[in-house]
Amino acid sequence: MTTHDYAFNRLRQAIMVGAFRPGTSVTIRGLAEALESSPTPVREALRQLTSIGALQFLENRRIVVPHITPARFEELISLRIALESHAARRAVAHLSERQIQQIAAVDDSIETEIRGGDKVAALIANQAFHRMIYTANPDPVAMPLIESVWLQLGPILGIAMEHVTELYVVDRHREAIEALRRRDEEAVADAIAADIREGIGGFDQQAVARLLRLAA
Amino acid sequence: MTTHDYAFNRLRQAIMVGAFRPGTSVTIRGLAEALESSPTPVREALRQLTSIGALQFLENRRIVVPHITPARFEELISLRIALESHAARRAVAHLSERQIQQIAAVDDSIETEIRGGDKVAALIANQAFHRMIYTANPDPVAMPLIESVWLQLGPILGIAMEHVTELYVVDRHREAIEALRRRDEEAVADAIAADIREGIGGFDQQAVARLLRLAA
DNA sequence: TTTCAGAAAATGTGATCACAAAAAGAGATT
DNA sequence: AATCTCTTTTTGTGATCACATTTTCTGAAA
Repeated sequence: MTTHDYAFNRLRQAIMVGAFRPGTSVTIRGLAEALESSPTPVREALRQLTSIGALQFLENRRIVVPHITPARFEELISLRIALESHAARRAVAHLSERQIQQIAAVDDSIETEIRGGDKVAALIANQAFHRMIYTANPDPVAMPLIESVWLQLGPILGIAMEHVTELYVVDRHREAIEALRRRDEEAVADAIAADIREGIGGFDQQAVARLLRLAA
Repeated sequence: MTTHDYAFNRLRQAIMVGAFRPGTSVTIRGLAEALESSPTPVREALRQLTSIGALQFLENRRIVVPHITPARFEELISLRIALESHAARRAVAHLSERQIQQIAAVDDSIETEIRGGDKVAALIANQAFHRMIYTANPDPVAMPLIESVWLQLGPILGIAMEHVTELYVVDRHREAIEALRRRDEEAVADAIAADIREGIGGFDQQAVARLLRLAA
């Protein structure tokens, strides 16, 4: 693995799980030092991250984690619903019984992580649940786009996690798995849409605005 | 504008209008020479283009324009439909009468370009038509994703254009504009979906397979 | 205390170079 | 003619440096 790949994956993962707050600025040399490398591969990684909306190069050449407004948040959630219900529908026909079994196992692991109280681990497991469904499609062209949206939601997700004391399960995963077993494409799509809407999407504009104020 | 930006935009535009064929390999030094710059900014541009699916870094570190299979083509078209009908629906409420007028003007310019026989210009005008609708949304978070799909379709689009002798209009733009004027979100979404499906999406799998054979 | 000008430091940019890996070519062998 | 091996060339990678811009710091003036 190249230095560039390492830097890209490290940063990407950090942003995805909310380790950076909106508005945070990063420097090439700072990250290069932190990752014990040099500006060249780090700058490439940062440039790639801007391409997928995870970071932003401002006019004055500062590099920042994008700000999120309530309106933008709502756009991102509705985009998640459009993209992921589409990807789920497209994956149904390709899923084997064995794969559905594995997906159910990952769903169980989410509850385990929640009981363990590890928010980041629960989040990663939840993403794995969704990813396993969508990537059953042999041509998962939607997956990179979905991950781009996840990355853009990452920073506010980090803020939300800071202010959640009690973790509890609010998902439609069981419903989705049942629909997968029945090969019911519309039911799968509906379950995924509801899962997103009632999960992080369940934060209404006021709640998001409150979170963003707390972060500022 | 930085050297990197110039390289990125040049390459991006070239791929978007089908100037590169699937499987074409590019070299950093080659492009650096062609663009009269050096490897560093070119490599950054190429890395960004891989992030959005326009290029691919292979295992052996070769950089190529991705191959397209009939199945992948079909996935990309259905993704276009899902993304763009969503974006169009979300834009309707934000469009002013004046903007709709401008969109209609761009639609006229498409026909002008087609009569002039300039395929690339017609293609660019067509993209402008779609872009103007989607970016009416003040938070056009879907637009970068849509352009990513356009980029991935670019290479096969270039092949298709090589084998089209006669240009003719097959679009639902008029229908979409009328629906915009009526503020009918569903009708707009349907018109856009039909426009994509009957346009480039109208190539069936056999036609695509034929095109790809011709390109090989 | 606030404001402003100049100096110093920090930062992004891009060209260059050394290195390693991969590809291409040349020549011998079967 | 085909295959293999060794050499040469090409190519991606990453560290470094010089430069220009931006930001931050410092101190004087209002």
